[in-house]
Order: sequence, then C-alpha cells, then structure tokens
Amino acid sequence: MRLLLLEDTIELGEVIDNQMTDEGHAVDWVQTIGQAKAALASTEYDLILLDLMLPDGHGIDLLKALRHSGDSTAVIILTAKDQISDRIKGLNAGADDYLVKPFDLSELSARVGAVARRYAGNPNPTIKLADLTVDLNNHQVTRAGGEIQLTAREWALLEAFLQRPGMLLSKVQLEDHLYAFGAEIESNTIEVYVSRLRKKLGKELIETVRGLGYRMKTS
Amino acid sequence: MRLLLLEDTIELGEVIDNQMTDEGHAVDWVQTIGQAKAALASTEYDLILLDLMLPDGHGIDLLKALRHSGDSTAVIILTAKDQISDRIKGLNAGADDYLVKPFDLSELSARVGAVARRYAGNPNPTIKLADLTVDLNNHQVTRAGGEIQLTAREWALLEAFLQRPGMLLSKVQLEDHLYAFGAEIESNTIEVYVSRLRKKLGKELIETVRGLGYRMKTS
DNA sequence: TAAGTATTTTCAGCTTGCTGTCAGGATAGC
DNA sequence: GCTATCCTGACAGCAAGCTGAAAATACTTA
Repeated sequence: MRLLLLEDTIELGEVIDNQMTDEGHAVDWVQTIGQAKAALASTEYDLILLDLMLPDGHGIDLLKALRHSGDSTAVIILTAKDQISDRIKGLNAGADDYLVKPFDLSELSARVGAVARRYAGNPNPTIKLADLTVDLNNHQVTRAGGEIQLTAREWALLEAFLQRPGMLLSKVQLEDHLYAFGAEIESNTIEVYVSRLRKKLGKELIETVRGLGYRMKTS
Repeated sequence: MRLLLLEDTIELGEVIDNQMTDEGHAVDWVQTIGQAKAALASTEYDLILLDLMLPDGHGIDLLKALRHSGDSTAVIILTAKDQISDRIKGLNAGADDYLVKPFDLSELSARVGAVARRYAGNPNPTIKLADLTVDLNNHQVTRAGGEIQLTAREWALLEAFLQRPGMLLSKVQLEDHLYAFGAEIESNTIEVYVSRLRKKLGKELIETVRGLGYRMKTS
C-alpha cells in the first residue's frame, strides 16, 4: 500500500516511516503542507497519515482542500492530546480515523492495517506456515486447531520473521524490530526470545545461522 | 422498507436520501422535529434515522417521546456530537444503533440493512454465546432463563465485542465505542467495565491480551 | 426542588505474569 | 580439545491488569 506521511517531527516521522516500511508499505515522508501538496499532485496514494500542527499551516486545511477536490483517499489524523477539538474538526472534514499522540506503534499499525484491509477487501489476513495459522489482525496463532498464546515480545519477534519470509535476520535487525529506536539491550534477549518462540511454535521453524542470525523457514 | 430521515444538514440529508432510495427504500426526509412529529403521526415507518442536533430541539427528546408512547420503531442515531453522554442517553432512550459523523455510506447501508433484516425476517434477533442469549433488540441478556441486567455502559461494551466477534480490540478502540469522540478518559474505566461484564456474564468469555487489549470468544 | 436511587468514574492496593538478565551447559567449527 | 557462540532454566523487578469501594454524577420520584 502506498502511504503519504505528513509529519514535521523528525524523530516521530522516522519511527513511523521505518515501521510502515517494515510492514511492506511504500512510504513517502514529507514535512510540510507544501511538500505534501506536491506529492499528492504527482502520486496516487492509498492512505495519508496526517499531522495537524505543521510549520506552514494546519493539516485540516489540507484535508479540506483534498476532499473539496473530490479526493477520497483514506486519511488518518495524528494529533496531540490537547487538541481534542481538532479531532472533531478532522473527522468532520472527512478523516477516516485518528490517533492521539503519543500512540503505540502497534496501535498505528492496527489502524493502518484496518484501512489497508478495507481497501483490499480482505477482512482477515492470515498466513499459513507449516501447520501453523497466523492471524495477523488478531495476533492469534493456532496449530491444529489449538491456540498458541504469545506474549507481546514473542509476537513481535514472529512478526519480524513473517515480514521478511525466508530471509536471514541478524540479531541487530531483530532488536531493532522488537525495541523502538534508542533502546539499549545489553544481554542475550534475542536469543532468549528465539528460544521461547521455538518452544511455543515448534523447534524446527526458526533456524540458527551461526555468527549471522536467524532465519524462519517459509513452508 | 419505509424510512424517516430527520437531518437538518441539506448536504448530508441529500446524500443519505439518494443512497437509501437507491437501495430500494422509501425515504421521507424532514429537517425539523416538528416535521418529524407530523410525519410520524400520519405514517408508519420501519426505521428512523435521527440526527440529534436540530434547529427546533434535541433528537433525544423525540426519541423519548416516541418510546414513551409505546412506539418501537427502529431508530439509528446519527451524531457528530462529542458529548460523552449522548450515546448513552440515546441507547437508554431506546435507540437501536448509532453512527458517528462522518461515516461511510457503506457503513450506514450496512446498519440499515441489519435493522431491515432484524425486522423483516427475524422479529426477535438473538445471539447465542456459550450459555448466554443476547437479545439485540431489547438489550437483554439471559442465561438459563435468568435475566442479566446490564447498565448502559456494560451493554455498550458487550455490543462492541459483538459487533466484531472474535476480534482483538484495544482499550482505545473500546473507549471510542463507549465514549463519543472527544471524551478523554484518564482512568482505568475500560478495565473496570470489563471486570463488571465478566462478573455478570461469566469470566471465561472475555479474554485479556496483555498489552494489546481484549477479545471475546465467539463460541 | 429535594431526597433517594442507580450508575459512572476514579482511586488504591493487590495480583498476575511478562521482561530482561544472568549463569551454566550445550553445540559447532576449527 | 579449545573457543566462540548459542541455548535455556531460573529469578528479581516491574508494569499491566483486576477489583472493591468511595466519590461524583445522573436519573427518578414525590
């Protein structure tokens, strides 16, 4: 899915950019309304993530202009907590959803996923892997009918593997996926979680590549 | 199906009118409570689409008057209002469903269709869930014959789960369902209501997904 | 309006179970 | 065998969630 991210905070913008890219979306990240207009003029997007307070104007105005011109691209608004009335204005102006900062990346993923599904017409995406069924939407994993309970971290790890099927992933890459930027991990946490995941999913799925990282078998 | 649409915004009214007419319903569109009363006095409707903020009064009052006079016509509330209690008042006053503006027309169609089916084929639609019977019309839950009394909030929460059976719902999503946009909840209200619902319905129905939200078992 | 009742919201203490770390053992490669 | 790397059981600390109860609010009835 093709996303336009309009967010002037470098820090937050980068995080969202990375996350969305990780999830397989094509992200164009711009930081001003001017740039956004240029991007929108030249490209067709499936979803716009819209910050409201921007250096060269207010996001609502962009949204209004967009809707006025007959553009019905899905829009999710990102607003600060103290701008409640903005949310209402945003929804009135034709936004599809909103998120209040600070938000969990997982929450953002869920909303974006919901929009993606709405557009793809696929209500409940699942991945089948060996005898496992992974419900990406509900964070549910089942094997032979039985449900496997995963903790948040275990799920995040599985997700990392599923996003790049069959690829070799270094511990650093996995850490980057599990821990939002800046987190310092000084122990063998990844090893521990790989171990826990294997125990729950079945050992043969995740293979160790000594000195390099891990790889999940695709079939 | 014969609909009464009470909506004072010309723009929105026209859109809904057209859409519903397209879908084969007979639509009477009025713009004030006065006109609505006149229409209701002379005609039998299957469904009322009710805006709340109206030039000559509040939609809730009409709904209350209607129910007080023993009229059980289905009502779907259309509200852009951000007042916390509107939704609750609406449901308490006997609304069947609600939609927060702006909404997708497809969403509206779906709700209207649901009401249509509810009234056409099935005079008393119920969902069976474990040993529970949930009567969607009357907002009643029974178990082994005994009736379980739910308060407005408790019902709203149950409803959120029933509308998306088996899906993982975050606390934020549940808040959005219980509290119209704009309400800020700063405590563990959702946890409290989950706790109360569990106590009334039976603990095993709602499962906690730590760090992510809750999920209601479907069977 | 005021009193009485019901519901909602908040708070605080408690429980649960996840997380990150470590240590000691296992394994692979040389 | 030796070493680097990886695996995994155990555990303390912590954060998320649960729940009883009080405070605040809404609703009802006289």
